[in-house]
Amino acid sequence: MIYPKSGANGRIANSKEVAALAKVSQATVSRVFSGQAKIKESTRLRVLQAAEALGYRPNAIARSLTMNRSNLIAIVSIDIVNPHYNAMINKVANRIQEIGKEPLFFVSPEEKNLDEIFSQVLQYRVDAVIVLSAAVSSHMAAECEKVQVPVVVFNKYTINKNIFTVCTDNVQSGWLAANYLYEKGRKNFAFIGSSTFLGTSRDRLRGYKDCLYEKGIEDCSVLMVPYTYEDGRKAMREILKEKPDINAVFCAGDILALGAMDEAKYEYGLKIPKDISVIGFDNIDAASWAPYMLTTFEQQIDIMLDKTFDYLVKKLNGEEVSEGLKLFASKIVERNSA
Amino acid sequence: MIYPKSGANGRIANSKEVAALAKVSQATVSRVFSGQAKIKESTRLRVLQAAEALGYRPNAIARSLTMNRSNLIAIVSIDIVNPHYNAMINKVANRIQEIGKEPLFFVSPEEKNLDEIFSQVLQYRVDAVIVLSAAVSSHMAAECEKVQVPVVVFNKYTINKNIFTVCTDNVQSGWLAANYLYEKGRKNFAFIGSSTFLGTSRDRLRGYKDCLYEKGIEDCSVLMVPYTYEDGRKAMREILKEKPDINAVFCAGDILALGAMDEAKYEYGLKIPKDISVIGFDNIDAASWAPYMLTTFEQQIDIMLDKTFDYLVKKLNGEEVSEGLKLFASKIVERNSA
DNA sequence: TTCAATAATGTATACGTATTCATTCACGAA
DNA sequence: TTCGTGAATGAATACGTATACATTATTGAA
Repeated sequence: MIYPKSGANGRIANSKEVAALAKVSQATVSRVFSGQAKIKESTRLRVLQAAEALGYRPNAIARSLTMNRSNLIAIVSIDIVNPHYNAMINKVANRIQEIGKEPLFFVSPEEKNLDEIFSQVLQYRVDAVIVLSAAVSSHMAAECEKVQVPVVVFNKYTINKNIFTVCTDNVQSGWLAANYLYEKGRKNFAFIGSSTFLGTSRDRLRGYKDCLYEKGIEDCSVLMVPYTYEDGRKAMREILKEKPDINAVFCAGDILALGAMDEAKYEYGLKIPKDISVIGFDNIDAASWAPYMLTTFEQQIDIMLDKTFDYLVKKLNGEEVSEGLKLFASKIVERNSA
Repeated sequence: MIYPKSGANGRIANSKEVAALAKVSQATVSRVFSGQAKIKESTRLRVLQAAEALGYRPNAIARSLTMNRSNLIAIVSIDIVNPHYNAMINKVANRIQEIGKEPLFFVSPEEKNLDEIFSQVLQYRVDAVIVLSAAVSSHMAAECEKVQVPVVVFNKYTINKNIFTVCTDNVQSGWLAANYLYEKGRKNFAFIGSSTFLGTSRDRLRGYKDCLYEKGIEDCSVLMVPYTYEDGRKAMREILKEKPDINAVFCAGDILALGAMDEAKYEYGLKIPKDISVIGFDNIDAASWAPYMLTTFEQQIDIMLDKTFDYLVKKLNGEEVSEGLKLFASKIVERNSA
């Protein structure tokens, strides 16, 4: 006898149809596929054979409904073109799969309507939410708390004590950058930040200025520009136009730093690091390319991810875990631009 | 009377609870939120108010089950660190959201076990699958066909006539690259391809060689290396070691091209484009940076995405649409490296 | 006012699975 | 043989929604 390869009219066969073919109950089919219960080997084989014949695949949606657990983890991010940032998303997605979940991706054009996005996220009854480089409103935090959905914020300070937040210590990084430049004998400082990652940039600036203040330096040119190579160049142009004697620039992102370097080199004929030092942030691939050899900071992304997923796994298992802000030091990567 | 803010023990309230509070039937609540049926304004408000009070959000999982439509679209990709590629994923995710669906992300470490991934994908009863830069086995194509899940392959030739495939015309691009270099008076050709995107590279190589053959040039150094800057450098090093008179190199990716350029400049002291021409592919941001000004090819990604989503939307609406391979010309972006 | 027609809402069921509880089966000891 | 015991399976139900169908409320025309 020939059986149809799947359920009626192009539908995927369901466990009931498999059960019928294997002459068992639907419950038995379910047990075979969830792999928990004891099943006699002979029936197990019969069921698998029937399933194979019908092209059966368990319906994850239906399973989610009964189990009250979707196995989905939301990645919420703002729409940004930034190689370093994209690489991070990829890593997070990978980790999610490694713990047996599926990443459901939510992109928000801007940080403003993150609440709207969150509302969507919660409709999918995701098991957890990972927010990248964006702030979570306290309202949403409370909402998630209420419905027991763990939230993790990655790379953005959050005031909320109840949210697990993993972040590079930006203030410290800024301090270290200034200190490094100061030790190299620089005296005339500037800072180029990114309006795209404003909060992060501000923190780095704070540390930068703190350090300069400690050294007795009050003066520091500051520019916040969109996160692009061209804007890095423009920023450097403006800085050098205003104060041609600037000889130490910390950029809150490598792309800005590379633009800044090129402007100094190609338009102002400055030698790096002889005439001017530039330090970046993120250690993107291009930072190590021959024309740049940019000294920069590297975030300990992998360690941060370890902590994040340790937390998530424990939380999802109902274990007691501590929330709050976890800061990680960044590491300077010395090359030849400073 | 004070009502609890949500369902029992941290569960999100369901439509039944909202119905009870609003003194209507569950069906009415459903109708209010699906927004299709006519509802008296006064009851609509009462329901919304009750929902608000309970923190109700429709359960997308349950809805998927009854509607037999998950509103999920799978993005299947292989795990690759490549800025151009990551940007593409982002764009695809955005488009998916724009047509009111959610991107569910599946990453495969290698192309080999794509079938396994597909099995997962189908469990989630996704409405469609978008495969990026990876081949779909004919077995899986048949499987999807059978269960009515549209599959779109992006940026990879597929033999299967029944799959909607959108791809840049790589053979033509290779031909154009060779022709461009030939017109510039170059005579000694080389090609650096990527083993990471082997199929794509091979096609570009084919067009490249076809053109050279037409010009009566038989000789062409060919190297296939992993897709990194360092490997681009190494490849150039080997090529110049073997044949120091090579003066035209087409790289099947910008990252390789930038590495190749730097090796020629910094290690061999060659002037670009005076001594040697380099052409890349993808037109990544870095191609336009001052030290490079790389002449390269740009894929018409946005147009390709337009076509892809035109197809998907129509297909999901049950309209008749033609499958098969759709080729798109790439556009040369002239700068100063050739 | 009365009836028809339509709008608004309620009732009942299906979607595909997991799971509790009940039942049957197999097998060895007495 | 009979009984007990644990293993294997079946029957029934819940999960939260959408919707076909049934019912009630409302409106307008005569």
